Amino acid sequence: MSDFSIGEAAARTGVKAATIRYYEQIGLVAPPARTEGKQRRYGRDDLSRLNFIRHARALGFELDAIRDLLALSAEPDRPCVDADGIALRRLAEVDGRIAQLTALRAELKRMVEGCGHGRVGDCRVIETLGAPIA
Amino acid sequence: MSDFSIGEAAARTGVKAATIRYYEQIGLVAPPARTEGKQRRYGRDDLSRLNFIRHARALGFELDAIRDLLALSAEPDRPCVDADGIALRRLAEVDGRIAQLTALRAELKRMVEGCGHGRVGDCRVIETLGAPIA
DNA sequence: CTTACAACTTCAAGCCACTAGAGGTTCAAG
DNA sequence: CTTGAACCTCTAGTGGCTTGAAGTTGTAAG
Repeated sequence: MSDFSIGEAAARTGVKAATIRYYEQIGLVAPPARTEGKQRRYGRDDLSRLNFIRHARALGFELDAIRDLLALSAEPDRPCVDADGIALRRLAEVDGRIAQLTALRAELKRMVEGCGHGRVGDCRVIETLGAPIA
Repeated sequence: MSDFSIGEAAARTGVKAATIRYYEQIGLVAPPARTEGKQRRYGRDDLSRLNFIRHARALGFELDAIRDLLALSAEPDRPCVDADGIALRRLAEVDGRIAQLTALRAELKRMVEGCGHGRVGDCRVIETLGAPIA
């Protein structure tokens, strides 16, 4: 009844085998059952958990935040303020990062467009980098 | 004539003393002159180089790219296609990252807004993360 | 049943770009 | 001359994995 090798688990969740072992090592996922020959065998619940982790990682949550989210998801009757808070903090981070990157983008664009494709001596790219930061 | 301790260099360039030592260790900046007591002393050229590095780091260039840019800036007569190329690649990276973060942001926002602030069992945040990735 | 070989196992080290800390030395002001 | 801030070197730690070595297990074909 649905037990998967680490390779199958990797294929089904998109989390690489080596990464799954790493998650086990740091205690983010529980050690799974083993065969007689000591190979790992995963069940459906393990796959769900890995899928949750992968999804959260894709959204940029740190492993510690994911640990908290997983703990919360195990207590369905608690108010979801905490989960909400974690997500809100992440949203704020993402907003900040986008703003920062947008500013960088503008400066990079100015640099690149100012480049007349001539000699390095006249290059706006090099020149801009050499200038003190505003 | 204008030689600075590592602390002064740090203050004037915005690169921390420990980071300057690290840059020296990995060969990104040359070992500076030393006092009799073996303390580092930096000249104006060293400060320029550090300033260049700091500016480039602020724009998100990797140290290897900065190494290349520094090498290019030392040859003013070469065509600046190479410098241009490095900057263009970085611009493309930034564009990609912004796009990715914008998509993440949308999903995070949907998650957070869908949260009725009730119990974890009904929480959109937890639920969304548990769902398979689209 | 044997063989081949892909997939598994553990453990250690490497990646990036720093940062922090321990324990000792030098510089500059008073 | 004394004080103490700033310097020195060296090692180890950060996050989130990835890679590699060297050995073991699982499984399908013959």
